[in-house]
Amino acid sequence: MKYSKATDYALHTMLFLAAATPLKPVGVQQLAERQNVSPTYLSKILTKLVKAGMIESITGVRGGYRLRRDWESISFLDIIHAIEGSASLFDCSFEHGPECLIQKVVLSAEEKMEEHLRNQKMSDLVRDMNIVM
Amino acid sequence: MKYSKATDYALHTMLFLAAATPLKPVGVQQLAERQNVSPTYLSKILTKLVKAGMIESITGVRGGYRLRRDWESISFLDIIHAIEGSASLFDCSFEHGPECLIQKVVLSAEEKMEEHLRNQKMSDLVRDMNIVM
DNA sequence: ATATTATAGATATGTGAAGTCCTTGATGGA
DNA sequence: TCCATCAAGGACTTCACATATCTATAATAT
Repeated sequence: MKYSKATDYALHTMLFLAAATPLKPVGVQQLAERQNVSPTYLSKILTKLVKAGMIESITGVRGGYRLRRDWESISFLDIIHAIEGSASLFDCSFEHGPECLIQKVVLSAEEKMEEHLRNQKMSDLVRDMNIVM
Repeated sequence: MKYSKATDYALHTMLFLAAATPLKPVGVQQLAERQNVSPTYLSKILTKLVKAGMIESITGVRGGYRLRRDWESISFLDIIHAIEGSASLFDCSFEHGPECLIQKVVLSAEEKMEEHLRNQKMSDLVRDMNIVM
């Protein structure tokens, strides 16, 4: 079980945008070079963040991606859910009574993880940052 | 990101063995039928639990699988690690300084989840159980 | 107008999960 | 001693999904 590379790219891009440029849009070309990934692919990933309302895209010359005004409240969990989806990480496939004890345990463990990811905002990280990305 | 079905099968099998039969070995045929999975496939999964030292297998007539003596200390995390491996669920693929802040956040979130899974023993569940598996 | 830039559809390619089949080897009972 | 029963394990198939790439389209600043 692993988080996808797409999530990795999304998190790093968000952190870069937050740290470097709250103002001007940054082209996908530049973002992709930094992370050694193809621009087209990164673009598909960032489009998900656009649709989730975290960043906005500006088409045309001098365009690119930019954080939205309310970016300071964006958490790790928000970004991860935008890329990976929000399905829980365990589904009991066995048919027994109304509830599965195993499922309950695993889901409550997952909730602990999500709580931590929900409390960590991108903006917290920018504050501590000396090494960029 | 999801836990595999194999993990689901392993957890349910362990719970069943713990609840039903601390004594006599149970054949994979019977275990597989309960979970609606092929015996050969389940066998491969259970072999991992054998190698991890959680259960033992008895070959030959009247054989099967049985919990080991110290089964009461086995946690959810033990079982999950035996099946999924122990690799962390996030690897930063970007080359920057000595440590990645994003990685640190995700790994500490993972640690919260693992802590919960480590504290939950199979034997705790058996105690609360009225619906079997 | 033109160069630049994001969006989106179609299309590989690779990897791992999930499952099957068959052979080997161990063991209790007749 | 032989046989029926059982787990172990290697080889293989199938399928879904992640990870891309390529191309066409649409928007926009200069």
